Amino acid sequence: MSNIRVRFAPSPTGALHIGGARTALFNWLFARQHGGKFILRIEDTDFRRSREDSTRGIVDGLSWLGLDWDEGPDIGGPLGPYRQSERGDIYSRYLQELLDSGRAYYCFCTPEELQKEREEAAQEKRDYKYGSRCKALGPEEVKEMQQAGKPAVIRLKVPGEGYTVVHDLIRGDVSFANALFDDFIIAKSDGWPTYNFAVVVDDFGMQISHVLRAEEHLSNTPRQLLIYRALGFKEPSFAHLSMILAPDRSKLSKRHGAISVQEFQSQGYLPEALVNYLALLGWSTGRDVDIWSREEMIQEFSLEHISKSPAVYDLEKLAWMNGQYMTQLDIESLIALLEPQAQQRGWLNEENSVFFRQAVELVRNRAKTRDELLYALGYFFEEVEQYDEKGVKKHFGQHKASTVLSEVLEIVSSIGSFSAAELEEAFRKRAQELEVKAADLIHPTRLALSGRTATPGLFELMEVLGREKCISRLEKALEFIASQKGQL
RNA sequence: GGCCCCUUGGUCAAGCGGUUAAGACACCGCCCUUUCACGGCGGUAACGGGGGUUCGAGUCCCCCAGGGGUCACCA
Repeated sequence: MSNIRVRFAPSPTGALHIGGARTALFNWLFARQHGGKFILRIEDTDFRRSREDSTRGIVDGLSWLGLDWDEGPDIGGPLGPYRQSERGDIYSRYLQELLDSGRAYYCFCTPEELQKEREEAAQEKRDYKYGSRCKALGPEEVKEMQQAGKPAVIRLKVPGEGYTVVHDLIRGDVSFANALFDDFIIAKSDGWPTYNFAVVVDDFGMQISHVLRAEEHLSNTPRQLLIYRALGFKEPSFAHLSMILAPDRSKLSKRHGAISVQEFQSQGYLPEALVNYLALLGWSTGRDVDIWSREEMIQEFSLEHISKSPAVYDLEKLAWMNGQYMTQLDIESLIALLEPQAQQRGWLNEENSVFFRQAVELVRNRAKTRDELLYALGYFFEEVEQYDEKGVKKHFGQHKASTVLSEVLEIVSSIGSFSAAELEEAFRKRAQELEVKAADLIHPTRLALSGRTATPGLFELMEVLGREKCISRLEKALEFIASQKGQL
């Protein structure tokens, strides 16, 4: 295929959510695979709801995901402007053309009148269709009403019979009876076009070859096709992607928790992981692979392998995937990922970067997300304020606990080299002398040093923590046990 | 409600007339191990229902059911 041009055309009325992100991703993959252009267009003709910070959020989100565009509002391009609010003249021209050729007409019916008709129809359980009353208005009448300052919308004349069929690349031919449509509005009374009209004019004007968008637009497509034909525009190819659903199978919304790209970003997910996960939501090759590099995705992307059924997203799998990417990360990048929070918590400063790094190395492979990693790092930087409840019962509860910890304290204070290997040797030797298992020393010590029952290998942990912290924490644990006497 | 789309394990999904119906996440065992992870091995679990077509149907057709989308001077 040549001259592939695709677009992502969000309306800036909210954050970039994962459904939109996936649509953008598929468009991007398609463009990159074919050496085509990926265009960003902002559909901001709803002036009441459009917000500038939403545009910024979307742009930032796409950038963070690494989905770069070739033409767009920020970088321009040969077929701009790329913001609908700046394309008023273009729409007006085509609107006028339709009016002149008699394919569209002014309608002076008020929203209130129409609303009333709709309600009546609903009462009588009839389907409502606009009755085309204003189609019969002669030029004189139109002029009169306009001069009287009556607001008007513009409607397209829709053929009452026949079918409009959408040739969808994913779903095949989908046909709609024209009788279903009324003469729908293509320009609002403020002069701005409605979505369906603006999209057609823009997709044509920007020479879009393939419209890849969410399934919710499928039922809009025949209306758009009608506009293409009225305007004599060449039609692009269409492909409608199935929706991403929340775990309860309903449409994604805020109540489902994290659904915006920004939220994933602020929770410390890796963009590569999100992209990989999103790519596999609705697309798959027959290949038995879950981790895909961008290059591989671009290479193998194919519309034929896009699934028709909606996909329920699964945070667990995203987390797993994030873990896969986190393990692959080099230590510098990992530290960079942690840095903002770590500094904010006072865990990382100019003096302790070596210590910080050692701690990260130690815990890194037991966390799937940044937040888990932060949690795993806690006791390296914060004093132990409380001990895991179950751990206390199990390891501090036994009557030997204080004896054991005293023994450990003795080792820790007297050992020559404070290294993992030496510590382990000393522990095992002492265990043997005491005729207990090494584990009987290890578990209480772990709890004393970290407050937790799950940590990296104890001896490595001790080495990184250092003698001083080990001693003070052991002493603190001994005090704790003493204070709990009788209750344990 | 009308119209449109969809329907393989809990989730993502392979399958495109003949398979013991892949694989991944999750879950459950076992191994490794000082704990937790990682890793390794194994396991539980699916073709929505009913009719056809065919020697043979998850795969093709029809009906039903369920889910989703859409019916604005929103996009």
